Amino acid sequence: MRILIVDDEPELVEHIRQALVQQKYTVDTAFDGEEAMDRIYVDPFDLILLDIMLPKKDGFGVLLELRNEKKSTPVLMLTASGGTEDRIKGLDLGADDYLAKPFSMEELLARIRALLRRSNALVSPILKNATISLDTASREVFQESRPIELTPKEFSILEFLLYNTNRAVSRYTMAEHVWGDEFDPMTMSNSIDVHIKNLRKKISDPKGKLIRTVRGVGYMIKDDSE
Amino acid sequence: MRILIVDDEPELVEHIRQALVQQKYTVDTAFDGEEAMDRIYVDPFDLILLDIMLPKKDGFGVLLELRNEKKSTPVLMLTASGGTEDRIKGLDLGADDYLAKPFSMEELLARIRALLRRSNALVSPILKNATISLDTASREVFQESRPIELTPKEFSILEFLLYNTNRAVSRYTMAEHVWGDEFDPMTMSNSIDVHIKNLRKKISDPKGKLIRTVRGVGYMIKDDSE
DNA sequence: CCTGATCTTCATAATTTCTTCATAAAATAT
DNA sequence: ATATTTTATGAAGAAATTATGAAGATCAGG
Repeated sequence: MRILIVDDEPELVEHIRQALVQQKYTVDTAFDGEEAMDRIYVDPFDLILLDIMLPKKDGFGVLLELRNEKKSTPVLMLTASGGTEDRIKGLDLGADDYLAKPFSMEELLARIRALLRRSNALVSPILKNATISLDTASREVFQESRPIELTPKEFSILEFLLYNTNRAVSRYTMAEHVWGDEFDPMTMSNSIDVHIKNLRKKISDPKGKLIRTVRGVGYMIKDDSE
Repeated sequence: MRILIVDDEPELVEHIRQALVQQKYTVDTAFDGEEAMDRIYVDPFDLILLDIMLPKKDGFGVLLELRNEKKSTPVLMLTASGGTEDRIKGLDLGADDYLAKPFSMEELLARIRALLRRSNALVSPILKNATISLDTASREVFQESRPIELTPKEFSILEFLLYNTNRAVSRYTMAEHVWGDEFDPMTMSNSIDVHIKNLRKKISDPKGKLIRTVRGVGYMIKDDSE
């Protein structure tokens, strides 16, 4: 799950980022409205935290442009307290929820969960396949009753593949969602392939029956394992 | 949407029933494992809420029998809190998610929505012809339900031809779309023809009835296979 | 600042796919 | 009918893609 934080207060941003990273979200940040739009055009996000008062282009402007582009990414607006008008204006422009500063991190996390749930994101923590079940909440993976120990990257990759069951997922898309920010299509060598190799080893899938190779594209997990 | 609640606590069942009915789901109930199985054999459900501890036959038993019957109805297990083992056992037996008691109705509804959404398997564009269907998401091709293994180029060519059903497609146009960048009209020899030949072989189309040759132009797939 | 775990890079192997080319077959024109 | 053009085909070498082991880099926790 990839979240974009748009706010011009570095401390707050850092604070939020830490909390989100701890929850295993992939986090990107932007300090002003223009930077935010740049980000949004380039990368796919599952949720956007948007401050109203921003340099260059304010939150309303961002929201307006976003919705004009027909992007339906859920947006949670952050604003200085008071301002009922701001709130209404934001919701009118297509924000999905509103949170007044200062807010507790717990409150923020709850809202985020709610929004992600409401959108087509994962609600239910269990992703399954014939032989594997993956609990996104506890970050546990089981294969026929045996717990499988995965590293963070391996887990995220498996999660993404399971989430996209029956769809061939390109390495590029995978990287975007798993690596987020620090993913540079040019720089990255065959790291994904190596993780896939290690995953296959851990779940004893030597011939790639579970995690299939889709030549010319990437990888895929199918509903039926054979 | 028809949901079966299997639980032996009348109050809880009633509580859930009301919430579900309010959401416009059709609800049936069963108080023990045997009654549950009777119900399942007779009627089709879209989802089953299954308590683990039940009279006569427990939730695991129901689950086991259900899956042995090859029924893939999504099952949301309800468990007494704690019990990691129960949880794992349930998931192994084919439950799709679990929820520990006590739970909030909101949480339950969210999980139900998620499971129903997931079971309705996201539809992706499928290109079809009388005998061939091509799934662009999984990049699979079937001919009368037989899977056909295609290489990337073959897949792209077939995809393009199907996409342009009833139109004759020139080799040049095909090349532009399938090869994209690295397409150089000068350099390329009869590579396309060779791929077509191989395609015809794989889909057993020796006389080019499916993939027709349009002399002087290129190739074409027609709606009707005759 | 170490230490162990994790991640990335790199070189090379294994595999699959693509293109080329020579020739045959078929369709069309003369 | 024969020549000419276009398409079909088999096979082989070239090219591209993926798999893998191991070494080095990076990160997190003590």
